Amino acid sequence: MLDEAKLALSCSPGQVLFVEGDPCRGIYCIQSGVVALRKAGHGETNSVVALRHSGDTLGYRAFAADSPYRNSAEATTECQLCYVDRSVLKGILEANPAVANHFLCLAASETDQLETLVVTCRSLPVRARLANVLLVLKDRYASADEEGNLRFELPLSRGVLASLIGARPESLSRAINALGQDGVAQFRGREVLVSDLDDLLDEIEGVSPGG
Amino acid sequence: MLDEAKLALSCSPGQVLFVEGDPCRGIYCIQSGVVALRKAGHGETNSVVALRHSGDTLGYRAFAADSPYRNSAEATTECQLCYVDRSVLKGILEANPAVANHFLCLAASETDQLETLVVTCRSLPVRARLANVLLVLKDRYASADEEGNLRFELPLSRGVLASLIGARPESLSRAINALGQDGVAQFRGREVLVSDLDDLLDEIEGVSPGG
DNA sequence: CGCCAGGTTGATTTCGCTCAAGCAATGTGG
DNA sequence: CCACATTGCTTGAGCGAAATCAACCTGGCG
Repeated sequence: MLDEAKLALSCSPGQVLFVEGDPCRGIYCIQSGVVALRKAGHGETNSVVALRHSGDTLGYRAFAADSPYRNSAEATTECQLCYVDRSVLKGILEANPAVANHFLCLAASETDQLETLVVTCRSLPVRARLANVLLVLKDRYASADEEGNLRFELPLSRGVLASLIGARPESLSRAINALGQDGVAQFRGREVLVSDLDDLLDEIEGVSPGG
Repeated sequence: MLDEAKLALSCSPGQVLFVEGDPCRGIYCIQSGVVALRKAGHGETNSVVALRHSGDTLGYRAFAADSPYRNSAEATTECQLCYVDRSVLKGILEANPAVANHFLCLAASETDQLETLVVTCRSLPVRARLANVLLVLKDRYASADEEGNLRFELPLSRGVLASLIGARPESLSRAINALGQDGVAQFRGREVLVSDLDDLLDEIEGVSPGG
């Protein structure tokens, strides 16, 4: 049923899947690539509130609440997606209540991520937030090279990364320098080299109030 | 069924209902009073990430995901609650799938609130965040007095309020002074007087980048 | 009466933002 | 194929909002 209904589509970096406030036409599943979820702040501000990766589902929240999209989705890399229309999904849900439960679990973990985002944003300086995001992205986008270093291939532009950690691009740039100078992480373009994972952890734990 | 299973309980300000990391024994519904949800940051840090009010349900997220509580719940006022045990709730959910859907909607709106929190925290200064929280609390905790002023009775201590808007108590105190001096809002203890609602809106819209 | 927690005030510091310029990579038109 | 514009990123200087540190006030309570 799902196989018949789904619609494959691909999009390129920068492309916008849907915009905050749009009526929810359906949901998207990411086959490959990365999507940034943005939300408008006051005025012109527009902030990345989360990343979605291969295997994730987009827009189910708006679908479930029968509301417009609550944030905008923008591909940060080449993406392969599949789209399931609202009407089709409704049928699927009725036929299979377990899916609703799955959505509930997704929502729970999403909420969790956001709470964590709030708390890290409040309790850590930019530099430590940068270290933190590396730790978060480690499992998906880093692997050990020949010399045992951790080698990242970040699926993000500087601008998106900055917004994700809640900083200006300039501040991010300086934080990158700082981590580089202290030998914690070497950035070159979207590549990052970390020789000791513990250094990243120390960045986070070693902040003034206790540890 | 629910009526038989639920367990009434009351608690006083400062009392902790459950702690982050505790296994989820059941869920709580707030009959009256206010509960602050806290989450640990790095080190000693402990930040309020949301308020829950009369009518809200606590802990359903941990229940649904079958995980430990993801944040701590602390009463900020006298509270009347009712408690539904995990095992009982399971039965209720099986008998009544619509409840799961209700939970899903709750989770969706909770996520929404958190995204908003992130974005306001990033795009507004303390003073504007304070104005903003008043707007949010307006419907529940303010009413018009004889002279047409908006009169708040905040259900929060200064400390909790500060943490909620992501600021130190000292900074909150100064922001309160500032709003008072500019005639936007008069704070006296937990009472707040706002003569013109638009002034609060201006605090938020009137921030530098455009508006 | 002294103690203590919560709140306010003041002085100082600092982190990150703003503004502005420079630079490298990419793309476009002549 | 090269001058030029454009875009994304980095660097520097200066500023400002909020954190920190520390003292002090106030009200509640033993």
